[in-house]
Parts: sequence; C-alpha cells; structure tokens
Amino acid sequence: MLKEMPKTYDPSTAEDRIYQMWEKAGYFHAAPNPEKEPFTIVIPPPNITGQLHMGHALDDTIQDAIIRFKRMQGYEALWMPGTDHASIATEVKIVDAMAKEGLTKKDVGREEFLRRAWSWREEYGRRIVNQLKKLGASCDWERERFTMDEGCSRAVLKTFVDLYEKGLIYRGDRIINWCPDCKTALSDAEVEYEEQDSFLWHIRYRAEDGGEGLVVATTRPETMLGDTAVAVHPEDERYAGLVGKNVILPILNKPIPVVADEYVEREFGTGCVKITPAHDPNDFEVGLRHGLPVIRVMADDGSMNENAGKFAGLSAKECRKAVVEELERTGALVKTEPYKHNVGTCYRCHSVVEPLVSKQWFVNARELAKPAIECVRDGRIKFVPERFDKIYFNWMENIRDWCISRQLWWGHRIPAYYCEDCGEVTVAAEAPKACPKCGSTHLHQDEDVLDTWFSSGLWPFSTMGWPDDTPELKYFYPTSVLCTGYDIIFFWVARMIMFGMSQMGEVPFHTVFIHGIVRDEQGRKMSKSLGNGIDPLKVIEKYGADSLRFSLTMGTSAGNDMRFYDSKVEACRNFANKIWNASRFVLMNAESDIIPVEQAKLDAADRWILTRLNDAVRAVTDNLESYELSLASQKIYDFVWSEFCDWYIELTKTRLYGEDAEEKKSALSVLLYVLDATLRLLHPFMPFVTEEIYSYLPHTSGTIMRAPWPKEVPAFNFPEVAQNMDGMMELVQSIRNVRADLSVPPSRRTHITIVTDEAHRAFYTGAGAYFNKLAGASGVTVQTDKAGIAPDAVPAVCAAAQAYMPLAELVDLEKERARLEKEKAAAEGEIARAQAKLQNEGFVKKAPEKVVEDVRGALLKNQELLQKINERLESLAK
RNA sequence: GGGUUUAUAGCUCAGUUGGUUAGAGCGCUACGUUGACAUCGUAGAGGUCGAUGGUUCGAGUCCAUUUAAACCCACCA
Repeated sequence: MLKEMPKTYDPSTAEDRIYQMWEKAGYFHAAPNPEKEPFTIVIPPPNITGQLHMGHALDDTIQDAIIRFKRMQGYEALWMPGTDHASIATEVKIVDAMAKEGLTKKDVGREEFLRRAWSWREEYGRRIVNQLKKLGASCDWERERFTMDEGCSRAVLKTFVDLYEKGLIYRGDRIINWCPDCKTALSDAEVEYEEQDSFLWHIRYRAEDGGEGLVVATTRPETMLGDTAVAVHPEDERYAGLVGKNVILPILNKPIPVVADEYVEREFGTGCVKITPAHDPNDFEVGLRHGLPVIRVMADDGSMNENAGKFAGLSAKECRKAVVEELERTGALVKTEPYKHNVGTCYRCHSVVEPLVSKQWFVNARELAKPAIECVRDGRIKFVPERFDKIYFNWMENIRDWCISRQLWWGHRIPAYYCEDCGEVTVAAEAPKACPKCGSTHLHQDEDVLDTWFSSGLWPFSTMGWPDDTPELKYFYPTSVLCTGYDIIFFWVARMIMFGMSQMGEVPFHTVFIHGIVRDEQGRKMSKSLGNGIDPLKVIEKYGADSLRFSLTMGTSAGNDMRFYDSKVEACRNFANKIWNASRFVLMNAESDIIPVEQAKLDAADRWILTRLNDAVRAVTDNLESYELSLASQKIYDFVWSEFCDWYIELTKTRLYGEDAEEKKSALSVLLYVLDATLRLLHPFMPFVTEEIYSYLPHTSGTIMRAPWPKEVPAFNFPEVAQNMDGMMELVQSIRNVRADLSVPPSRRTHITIVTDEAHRAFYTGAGAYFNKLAGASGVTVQTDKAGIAPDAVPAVCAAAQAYMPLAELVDLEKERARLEKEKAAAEGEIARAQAKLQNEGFVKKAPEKVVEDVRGALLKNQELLQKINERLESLAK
C-alpha cells in the first residue's frame, strides 16, 4: 500500500523541508569530475544592500532551470553562488543608517566604519542567501563566495598590479563625473541622464579693446568663473576678427582668448562657446588642444571654491543665482530663454553629477576592449538573443577610459603606495617596506577604493580560485552560460569579458543569456520611490515558489520586459495543483503490483500518449538546449493539462475501473511511466512539487534532482495510432458539441452508431468504450453503411467517421439548421481555399511535396465533411 | 543625432528556421457536484496579426516605407 497523497498540495510546508533535504544530501554540490562534462553558471552576485526582488527572482529562476536541466542530463553542473560587496550602494546605506544615530563617517573613522560594514555584510549577505533558497536555487553553497573575501581580493590585487605593469592602468588628472552627494568619482557608466527644464543664458563677453565682443550661450553660468577661453568655429566669418584676441570675462573682468575650434557648431545658440576646461569634458579637450589653463571653481562637496572669488562657499545652485543676478545688473545678460537639456545624475543617489577635473585612477579600456570585441565578433561568445551583440559592440567600440577609483571606504583599497619623501608611486600586491627609489620608509597607501564592478568583473574566475591554479579553474572555466538582465551588460558583462580575455586569455563564458526586467501590472518599472515593488517572498508565501517560478518563465520572450500579474501566478498555482491531482489519481489506483511499461499490453490510448510523450520530450529538450524556456514550459503545460489530464487519464478510467486485471495493470503502468517522465520534464521549472510527488511514486528512489533527463523512446512512436486517436477525439468533441447544442443533460445517455470506412472499422470497434466514457454513449455500434439507422437520428460528423444518436425529439429544427449552415460555410471555405491552392501551378510545382499532400488531404476531408452536412440538411428539410 | 524593441482576442502575452482552419492564461456566455482536481470539467463567443507597398506558389513571420509607444547610446555649450 502506497502512502496516500493529501488532497491539495501545500507548498508552504513542503518547500523548506524539501530544500533542506536536498542541501543536506549534497545534491547541489559539484566538483571536478573527469567522467563528466562540466556545465557551469556563475550567479550574478546579488548586492548585500538589500533583499531579493523580482529581478533576482527572474534571473535566478532561469539559471536554476538551466542548471537543473543540465544536471539531469548528466553534466557535472555547477552553479557558483555568492554576493557582491556593492561598494558605493552599500556605503550609502551604511552612511544612512549611521545618520540615524547622528553619526558621520568622519565621526567614526575608517576602521570603525569598516567594522560596521562587515557586520552589515554578515547580516544582509545571509539574508539574501536564505531568500535564494526560498526560491529553490540549487546553488553549490559549499562554494559560496563574496567579492571581498580573501581569494577575490587577491584576484583584484593581482589584476590591478598586472594591468598597471602593462601600462593599462594609470593615474592622472582627467575629467570625471563627481557625485557631490556620495562625494566620489563615478565612471561614465554610472551616470544616468535625465531631461530637465532649464534656461539658456546668453551672456555678452566684451572685447578687450572695448568692442562689442561676442555673446555666449550657456546652461551653466556658474562655471563661467572657471572660463579660460571662448571658442568659435574656424570658418565662422562673424567672429573671424576676434580669433586670437581677448575678450573680457564678466564679473571677474579677466581677459581670456578667443580660440577657433571645430568642435563648435555654428548653428547652435550664438556660435560662441565659453570654454571651462575644468568642468566640461568637451571643454577639457578643447583646452588640451589650445593649451588653456584649467581652473577648478568647485570643491568636492559641490560648493564653490576659492577660485570662485566672492562666490566661494556658495553651493552651485546659489552661485548660479548670484552670478545671473550680477550679470543682469551689469547688463552682460543679453537674454534668458527656456531650454530643456539632459543632466547627468548619480545612479545610486540621483543627485546631479558635476563633471570636474580630478586626479583619479583609470583603466585603458580601449586597449582591453579589442580582444573583448573580437571574441564576440568571431562567435566565441554568443548573445541570446543575438541582437544584444549590437548594443555590446556599440558600447565597446566607443568606450572611453574607465575611472576606477572611488573616494569611498567600503571596497578594495587601491594597492598604490606613495613615498612621502620622494613622491614615488609604488603599485604592488603587498605593501612595500621602503620606497624602492629613495629607500624612505615613509609610505602611505592610496586612500581610495576600487569601483565595485572591478571585482565583479573578475567573478567567473576569481570564484574558481584564480590567481591560484586550482582544479576548479581548470575544470569549470570557461563557464558555460552567463545569465543577466540587459541593464547590466555594460556594467558587468562587458567588464567580465575584458578581464577574462586579459587575465585568463580566454572567454569567461560561451553564451550570454539576456532577459528583460519585471515590471508592475501597469508596465511601470518597479521602484522604491513608486512603492510598486512586489516582494517575491510574499508571492512565494501565498502561492509557492514553483508557481512564482513558472509564472516568470511561461509566456515570456527572451530579452523583453514582462509584467507581473498576480492572476498569472494563480494560474501557475492551479497548474501545480493540476499535476498534483493527476498524480494523486494515478497513485490512488496503484494498489496492485506494478509491471514495467515494456510488459504492458498497450492499447490505442497508451500508444497515443506514449507517442505524444516522445513529442514532448523532444520539444522540451530542444527548447531548453536553445534557452527557449518559455516554449519549453508552455509545451509541458499543454502536455500535462490538455493531453495527459484531459484525455489520457479519462481514457484509462474504463480500464482502471474494469474487471480485467491485465488491462488495469497495463494502464497503470503507462500512467506511472508517463507521469514519471513528465515530472522530470517539469522539474527544472517546478522543483518542489515535482520532488514531492516523486517521493510518492512507487518505483522511484532518491531524488528527482538527480534522476536522468527523459529521452525519446523510438519503440514508443505510433504515428498511425496517434492519427486514429486524433480522429476519435475529433468525433467525441463533435458529439459533445451536438449534445450541448441540443441541451442534452449529461445523465441522458444514448446509443451511438458510428459509420466509418473499412479501414477504420477495427479501430472504432476497439474504441467503443471511449465513447461510453467521454461522449455520453450507452453503447456503440460500428458499421460501414447506414443500414438500420433511423432517418431522423442526429449525426455528429467529422471527416473520419460519423456518429448517429436517436435524439430526434430534442432537435430544434431552426437551431440545428443554423448550426449546420455555419459548419457548411466553414467547410466550403476550406474547400475553396484548398482548391485555389491546388489550381495554382506555382504552388503544386514549387511547394514541398508534403505541403501539397496536406492540402490535398484537407480538401478530401472537407469534401467528405461537406457531403455529410448536406445530407443532414436535406433530411432536415423533409 | 545614432541604435534597439514593441504593436496579434476585452486584458496580459506566446507564436524557433515563411507552409493546412493564428494559440494560451485571465475575463465573458451556457451547462455541469460523471468515483484526481470547483485551484475543476464540457461546449461556446471573441482576432482583416498597427498601416501601406513589395518579395514569394504561399507572409503574423522576410524586405521597404510609415504611424504610435517604450528603451539604450551619444550630449550642441
């Protein structure tokens, strides 16, 4: 006697229990194994700043489905987990938390700050791991890593030193993006642009000789205090006379030169551009070309510095106001017009960033980009969907040097040491004891830390033990697929490829699977400020992790955004319930001893479902191999619901409830066989419920996680039987349709006479019981002519056969005629369509034979159907 | 300025290489407690696949133009 399954599946009690079982048994663990092919995924390490959100749920569901699939296929499948220290994001959080205690970074100092950061990491790092477990993520937790752990830190140091020694990392004064709020430099990728309403101020700069001079247009009048020139286009005749002369910078009353530079657009504004090399990237370039001085007028906190003269100490905003007022008073302000323009904002705190010149560390990205472009170009790395390679190329080919130093404390401290005596800079993995140049022992380390993406860029190999030469690195690297959202292609994917190529000389992964972002019901991005975020854990609590996972994979297309709907999760929950109950049905009947499917006496229905199962196995496998998770999940859903449950289970009932023990055993054996295979197909998507059901199956042992992936069985392909079954189902549906039209109550059963040709006679004779079960028949007679059928018997027609039922007294003549006319019109339409095609010479000549044959078949079928309908219409007319 | 995506049933979306009558979920209508499931079953209504033109024997699918929306990159001050 088997264990009895509860009537409904309760994910809330089962999931944690199952997950613990998996973890305890070590099923997630992977290790170098020469007997097997490796398959590797490294997780995009979640930030330790917060908690699991829908984006993670999607990302990690996809990865888990893939890794479970590959594991079952027999690969040594490693899903490498870990978390990201998220330098700036975490630091912002900790600073906020300290602010609530009334403390600042300065108050506590570096050491205490880092102590707090590490305890933050302990707490939130653990939290996010637990949340991943709730989702069912089959990560190899024994290998969990952290971007700031000892090994990853060594990888960072080595990479930094290597690149420095190759001249690919350098320190210099460059225009960078400065966040006055986070008080740190940012890379270009970390700046988000948003359109803002502002003004274009037109300001007159008089000529030094007292002439009219020229008028410049600017959106940032406060930066004029740092102007060191005005530029015009070299071929602009309007200002040709001024080039080489000086104009007077208002307010400061300082002469600055007019230079000619092609960067200026003659059509824009007045055709004159004020040049502020210290506070604008383009101006900086112009300044370099013309040897202009660089005057910074803004301090690191965004306030004006001593170079701003009387405006020193004001914030940029206050300064702007004051400058405009003064320009107005002195008559230098010519006009003010409303203007929309893009301003850069910090991707973490969304304050407006200030471009300014600062001494920072940079990576020569252009050089690193070359091999990184090449390996995508030649197909060593493939993007799925393919179109994302365009975005990648576009960015990589126009890449600018990457500012990697951050004026933060939480992160990898830059391994550069400065000699206080001779100024020598030493870059080394370990702090030098003395200056290699002058021997001084007065050295201090650079105060800054590295961009968080520097360490995550090393993730695919730092987690495998690099820079050590470990067995893991040899076996699992390059990894197989990297899965992430399109929003971090630049931040992360691009950097991993650059570092992989430069440090390993090898791609970090072969495939990049890109997905979209999860939006709310109205299609809005989920965000804290909108308060429209949906907590995956709440969804899991309500519907179970399987339902959430399935809802995130079904009905989506790779690379595109999706909306999150509660009702969709509910539908998936219903699906989990469906397969639960189907299993319950099978097991309720599994009392007798079970025979292997090879020994079963297969009837038509068995052969049909086995054929369909083969189709499903093939389709699902193909789809998963090519990362078409949506198609795979849809296929399983349809197979389970529409084929296995709606038809096959119903078809087995007559045998299960019948007297023939052999029939019963056979049906049960096929039921169990198909159920088992189906559960395995479903497992990557719904790991928990499949495991739970699997534990009830009589002929299985161990975990479904490690069960082999189903294979097609050639011996179970029965195409002719499947075709007959399809015809039978069509006829059953036609009968149900007629009965529904005539409002025949289900309790009213009728004798059905089936008329078919000689070829199908045996099949329908054998299928009689199906009509009793599925079509309200009380008995079935099969014949090849219409002998003995009452002239007013009601027919249900389909192409292969017709069924006649003595229900004449129920027929509403008008309704029946209308129904038949409609069917007639449909059949005629099909006939016309098919005939038109067959009369088209081009079609018959050029189309593949199979297509032409199919059309001929359809024509014949519809002609027969039409004939039957016409006969019936005629008999109605009498 | 450059690029990408989306437009298919009332709503949300699938539709892999062009090939019979374009699918699903939700919603809607009618019926139904048939010994797995009402988290269910049966039957049904509902679409000229954004528009125009083209390629082809054949186009939701390929090409061109176009309309609308979303996004990314660039940043002409």
